[in-house]
Amino acid sequence: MSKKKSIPTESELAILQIIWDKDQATVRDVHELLAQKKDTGYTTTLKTMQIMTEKGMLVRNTESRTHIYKPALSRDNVQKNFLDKMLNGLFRGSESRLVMGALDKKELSKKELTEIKEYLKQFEDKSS
Amino acid sequence: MSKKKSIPTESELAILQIIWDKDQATVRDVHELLAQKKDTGYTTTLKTMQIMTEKGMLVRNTESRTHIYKPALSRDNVQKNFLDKMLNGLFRGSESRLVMGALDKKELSKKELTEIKEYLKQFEDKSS
DNA sequence: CTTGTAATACGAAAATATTCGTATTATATT
DNA sequence: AATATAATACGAATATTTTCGTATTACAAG
Repeated sequence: MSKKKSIPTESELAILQIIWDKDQATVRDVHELLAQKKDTGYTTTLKTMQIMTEKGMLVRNTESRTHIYKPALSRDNVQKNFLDKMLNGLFRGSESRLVMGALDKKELSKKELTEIKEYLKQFEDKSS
Repeated sequence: MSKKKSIPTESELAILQIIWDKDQATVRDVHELLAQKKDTGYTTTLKTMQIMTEKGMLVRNTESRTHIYKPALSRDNVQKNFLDKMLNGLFRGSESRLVMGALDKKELSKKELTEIKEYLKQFEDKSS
């Protein structure tokens, strides 16, 4: 069993975001969206996506000339990996500290506040 | 006014952690702790700390032969920068999503649970 | 003072990530 | 069929991070 750690780099993440949003995408799809935010060349995007495929972050269908890429990792999965890294690194297993830091970032909407409180309930029984 | 973004790399972060814990440290201090977790050479640690000093992440007192390094950034500051990056990247401004992800990571102790709930109270008044 | 030890400085190699130019190929258009 | 267009493949140039060897220097012990 190989333990895939799958930690996308900065630009890999940018690409993943786009493909996650669209479910699947061609290089051109990705590039056009990417180019709106960042000045970059088409072949750069292509190459990065090829490398991501080698790394197993993306899968592609090469049947037609224009390849179609899909994510091989769920957004959820990558989010969890990042949190894991943060909690084993910067925040040293202090979930509450990270949570508080995140909450500090901006004023929460009533909706978000309610969501979080609802979510907390499920832990109340579990903790001894 | 220069906007210091201060995003430490992986190994820079490892070093910062150690110095934060000790408040200040020599290269040898850092290296000995670092070497427990990671197989690395003394001059590697030294060089990294020198670069960090150039980047303004550390400050050092060079009066005595053995230089003494201190953090130029608070742990809090760096934590906030990281959260910022995560919220503008992977989690796309969804604080609650990040919070829930963090909570999922493990079973919270009663203590942490209480801390978080206490912390949430301060937002209840604010949200309209 | 001489020698050994431990520190910093310096530079460059190695590893990784990013960018892009050029070649090749498939497809559509005329 | 010939040409233009648009896609992938490939390899190399850049940039950044990480690592470490070697030189130099300060200091302590003898």
